This record gives sequence, structure tokens and C-alpha cells, in this order.
Amino acid sequence: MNIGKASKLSELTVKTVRYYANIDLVKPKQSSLTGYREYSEEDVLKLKFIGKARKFNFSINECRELLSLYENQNRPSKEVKKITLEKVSEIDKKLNELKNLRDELNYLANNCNGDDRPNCPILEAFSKK
Amino acid sequence: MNIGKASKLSELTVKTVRYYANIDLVKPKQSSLTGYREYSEEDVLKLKFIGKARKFNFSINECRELLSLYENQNRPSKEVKKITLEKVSEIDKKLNELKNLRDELNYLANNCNGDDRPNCPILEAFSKK
DNA sequence: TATAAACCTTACACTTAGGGGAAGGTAAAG
DNA sequence: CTTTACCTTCCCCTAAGTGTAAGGTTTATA
Repeated sequence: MNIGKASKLSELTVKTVRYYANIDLVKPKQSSLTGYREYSEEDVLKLKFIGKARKFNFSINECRELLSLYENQNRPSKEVKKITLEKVSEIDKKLNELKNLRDELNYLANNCNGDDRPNCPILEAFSKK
Repeated sequence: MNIGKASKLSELTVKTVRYYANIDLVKPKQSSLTGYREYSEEDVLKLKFIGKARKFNFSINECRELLSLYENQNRPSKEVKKITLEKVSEIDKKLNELKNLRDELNYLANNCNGDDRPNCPILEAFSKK
């Protein structure tokens, strides 16, 4: 199938699918006559796989890693689990930072009278060391 | 003072401070003799201000906006509060997405036996539509 | 005084993960 | 036979810097 159909099936944009081909992530056969990329069912599965992993905040390089594990029938699930747990703890860290950030900002907003006068604790807080 | 000192005082890297000068965010005077940038105390205050705001996940453009409010003695605190509350709700949204993501990944990891055998529910989950 | 270390400058390339759009070839439908 | 819908490559753009090179300046030391 052509890139348009592969794009629809994988729910990725054509641009994205083409990009993945360019960086050798999912490289389909390419017709020597027309130059059109020819995607197989398996290519589409890989695209879907990557689409999911990307939604899970895996970087392209991590996707590449997972994909090679996926393609390797003898991969130990140990490796996959390790990568996944690392990702979980990474997300936990980010969650904490974001929570603190959120509370600080919210505190500032609640202490700002929000009228037409220039006095503003938010700007004051930002300008303090 | 030179950029090195301004960098130390503001706790930003020299590269970052120079970058902010290049994008007209904090533009110090520049000696016509040596070409060295000359930072004032106020410039350093602005740099600190931006450093804080950036930690609060404000984009450079939002910093620019806040900075102009900060510089304008007549700015209504209303505007600042509005921007801040928008940022809070944006962070709330991101927090939720991240939480879901975290739970899904953790679930997958917990259901992966993590041994040397190839069977792995994580990869299976990713390859499903 | 000479030189080396530490500081400063600009300019360019690189990063992530694609998006926008131009110029041009191909295929299918009317 | 032409229009429309695809497809291709190519190049520039994004955010917020980081890395490196080549070269000028200032300060410390021998």
C-alpha cells in the first residue's frame, strides 16, 4: 500500500511516516519505477507500535530500542521491563516537579487581587532571588 | 559588569544569557571598544526574573509578556493573574495525562515476568491497536 | 616584558520530532 | 483529455538553547 493508506491505518500523519522512513525507523520498500514507498502490513504494525510508544513518552531512540527488541524473537522480557520501569520512575520525578510547580503558581495566583492596580505578588515573587 | 559575572549572579549559563541578548529579551549595553556586553544591576534582576519564570514553565514568549508587564508600572495585576491561572490549568491537564501514562506503564511492567524468555506483555500491548 | 590562563566575541552546526510549502512526477476518475 | 488526488524530494522553520571553532582582550604570573 502507499504512504497515504499506511498513514491512515497507523493513525500517524503522512509527514510523520515519511520522517520515520527518512531516519531508518520504519523503512518500506520503494518502487524503482514511481519512487512511491510501498508499505506492508508488518510495516503498519511497526508504525502503530511506535505511535503507541510515542504516546507513552518514549523518545524516538527508545522506540528504536524497543522495536529492535520487538523484532528480535529471542529478546529477554527482562530488558523490556527494565526500560519500562526506568520510564516509570522518570515520569514519577517529572510528576513531582510539576506538582510543586502547580502549587506554587496557584498560591501566587490566589494571593493576587487581580484588579486594575499595578500591585502584583506574582511579579514580586518572580523578581525575588 | 561582564557577562560572566551577570551569568553567576543570575544563575544562568553564559550561553543562555548571550542567547537572551540575541533574541532581544535582555539586551545590555555593549562596549564599542571591546564589543563586551555590559550588564547593569537591573539587567541582572531581569535575568533572575526570567530564570524563575522559566522554571515555572513559562515559555520565552510568555516571559517576554510578563517582563513587559513587569516593566510597565501601570500594568493591571488582572492580566498577570489571568496568564498565571491559564498556566495552572495547563499544568493540571498535563498532570492528568502524565498520571494516566504512568499508571498504564506501571501496570504493564508489573505484568511482565521480566525473565530471560521472549514472552513480554509490554511489547504485546504496544503492538495491539 | 613575555607569555599563559581566563575571559570575551561572532558564527555556524546540532539537538527533538516533526510541520509547511514549493516544484514537479503519477494515477485514477470524470 | 483534463482535473483532482496522490506521491516524490528539497529546503526552511519551530524552542530553547548547547557545542565548537576561530579569534580578540584582559589579567596573572614567571
